[in-house]
Amino acid sequence: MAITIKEIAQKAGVSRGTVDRALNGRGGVSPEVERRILDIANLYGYKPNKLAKALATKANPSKIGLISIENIFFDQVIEGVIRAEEEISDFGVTVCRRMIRGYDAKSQLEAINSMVYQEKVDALAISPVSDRQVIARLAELAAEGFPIVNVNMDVPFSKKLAYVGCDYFKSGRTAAGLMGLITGERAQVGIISGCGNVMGHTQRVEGFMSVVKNEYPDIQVVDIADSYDDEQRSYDAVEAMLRQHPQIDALCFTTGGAGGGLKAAEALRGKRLRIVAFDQTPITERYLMDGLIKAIVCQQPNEQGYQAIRLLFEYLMEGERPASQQVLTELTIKIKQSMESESRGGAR
Amino acid sequence: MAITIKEIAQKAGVSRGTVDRALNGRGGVSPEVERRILDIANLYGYKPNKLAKALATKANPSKIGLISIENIFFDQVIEGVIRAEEEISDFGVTVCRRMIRGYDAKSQLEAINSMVYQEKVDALAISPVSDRQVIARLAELAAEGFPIVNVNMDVPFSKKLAYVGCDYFKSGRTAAGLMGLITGERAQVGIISGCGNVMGHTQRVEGFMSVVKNEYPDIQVVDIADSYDDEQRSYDAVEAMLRQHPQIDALCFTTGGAGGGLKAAEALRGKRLRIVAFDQTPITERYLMDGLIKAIVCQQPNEQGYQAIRLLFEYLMEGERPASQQVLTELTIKIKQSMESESRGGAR
DNA sequence: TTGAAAGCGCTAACAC
DNA sequence: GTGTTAGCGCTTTCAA
Repeated sequence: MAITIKEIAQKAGVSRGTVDRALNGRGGVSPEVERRILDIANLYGYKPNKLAKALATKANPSKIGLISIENIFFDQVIEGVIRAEEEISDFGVTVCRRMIRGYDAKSQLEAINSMVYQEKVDALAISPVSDRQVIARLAELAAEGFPIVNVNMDVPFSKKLAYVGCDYFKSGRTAAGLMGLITGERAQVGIISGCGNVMGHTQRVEGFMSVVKNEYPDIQVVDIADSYDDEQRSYDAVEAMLRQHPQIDALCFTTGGAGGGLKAAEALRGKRLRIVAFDQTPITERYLMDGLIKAIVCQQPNEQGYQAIRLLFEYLMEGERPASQQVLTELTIKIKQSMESESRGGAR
Repeated sequence: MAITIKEIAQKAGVSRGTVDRALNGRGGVSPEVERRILDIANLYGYKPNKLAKALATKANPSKIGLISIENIFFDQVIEGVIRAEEEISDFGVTVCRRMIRGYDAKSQLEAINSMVYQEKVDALAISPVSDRQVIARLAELAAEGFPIVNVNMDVPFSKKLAYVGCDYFKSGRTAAGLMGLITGERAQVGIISGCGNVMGHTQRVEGFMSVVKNEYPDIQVVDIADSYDDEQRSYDAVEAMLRQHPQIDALCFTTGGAGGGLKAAEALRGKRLRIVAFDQTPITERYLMDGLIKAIVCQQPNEQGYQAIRLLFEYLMEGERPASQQVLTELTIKIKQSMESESRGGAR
């Protein structure tokens, strides 16, 4: 059993109230006494009891804000957030969610301010776009000590609590590795990229190229097109690419939202193309089961949402910053058979 | 805010103690008063506060027993167990762990009894071998209402709380799917199976065969050998197999512990063989990075350990049985690039 | 600057 | 049968 405030108070020869003040930096404790208390707490590895704390602070419970993007991929992030919500609701901590349509900086700025000033949240989880003003605002808040976690999308500012998401560069490398495996390391590849102002998509392409360049002399990346995460534009991009480069026999889609592009690929070439894609969405899932896509490199959006909220919760409850500012979720690869849902059952 | 015991007591004109007795069916309450209390509780939708409950019962805390196998794979299960332990320690619940060398029924029986009678645990998580006596003992305990969760390995008895582990049949199917992808659906395959009395390994082989049979007319499974999860025997098995069937150009190892077999494969044929294996262990990891193994089908041992303990914890705290008796962890595929640890970093 | 004490919601031991 | 009371570990208010 861990040491309690009461025990520390005894050992230090002071009252519980004083220990509480010292431990939580509420001020009003003489430096000398504070030192003594902190030393004892440290020595015995004091960890506050979350339960007791939650019970005691039930009067003014904490609130976490979440600002995310409105689309099928982020729905999975939200699922994880909700899972975390259920776990922490017992502690009186609530989550206020806000979904934003598209990757719009203005709306994000508005949402941030609304969260802070209207909803008066105590912490923020956000999937920020790479926008100068958004970054500046987040940096400012973080500098004031406001806890912020970036989920799934990352932007640079030093005082953030953490980034929870995947390693996009590595996911690009993984896609290239898969491409090597399924093509016998010989292919003419076309890449269909996602949205320009989403940093992750760019990094995926870079990761992909790094492997092709260094490890697969017989794989050429013939063309790279941008789909702008739009149905029609991705259809057109793929159609144009395949017409212009008839030698292309493999495709890599760096975004899970390019249903149009996949449709074009199927229409023009059918299953002769070897296709690798990213992210499990209803679209990629369908084409994987269908056999058009051979493999998908997935992040774990559900886990990301869950971890982001948990991290903020731990911070609010115990004041503990995560061990690393980069909390990377594992990459997982899916193929048809690993996606199938039916089980033959095991022991009863 | 939900209604509390105190408030119910006021409304019913009785003491908190009486309400507690009535609500928890501890007896010693007159039927008439009990009715009144229950009605009020119902009317106002009383829900007990978990935190307060846990705090109050901290005096006689619960204890969960864990019986697992002593090897590198199960170390990962233990990691997850420890993660869960940390989370539930606030609730005063502890975990008593016991690792057993090998798949020995006798030792498992002893451990079970020791846990129940000496350690007096309130619940048990176990990775049971497929042994008649072990199953009988577990079934007996479960029938008495003792909560039992099977972790990673499953055996049949009806009253278990749950099995937490992967779908072995499906993992076999996934390995076959991978084999199809990396061989262009044309190969002569040898299978090196694991331990006979581990049900999962058998199911993996069956899953593998089911895909080959139905989907890959040009893949033949030439031979199946047993490695008994032993270094030397697996070396010998592979050596014999490759000598006897020179046409074999692909291998599937259904166990992550067969380092000897992999060594033999490398010695005799080098990287010309296309190899698929199961489970991330230091051995499979090394050979994957090395290029001998092309892909690994992983379960999530860490998650399995975590979930098993969480499930028992929830049951002990709230009396809630899991929604399904089969809690299946997702399969993940690893290739060289997705295993690499270095990141090029993203936003700071 | 420090201490004392009253709760948060629940359980359990003991008294009536 | 039922009421009373003392905690569980922490926060917070009010005195000193």
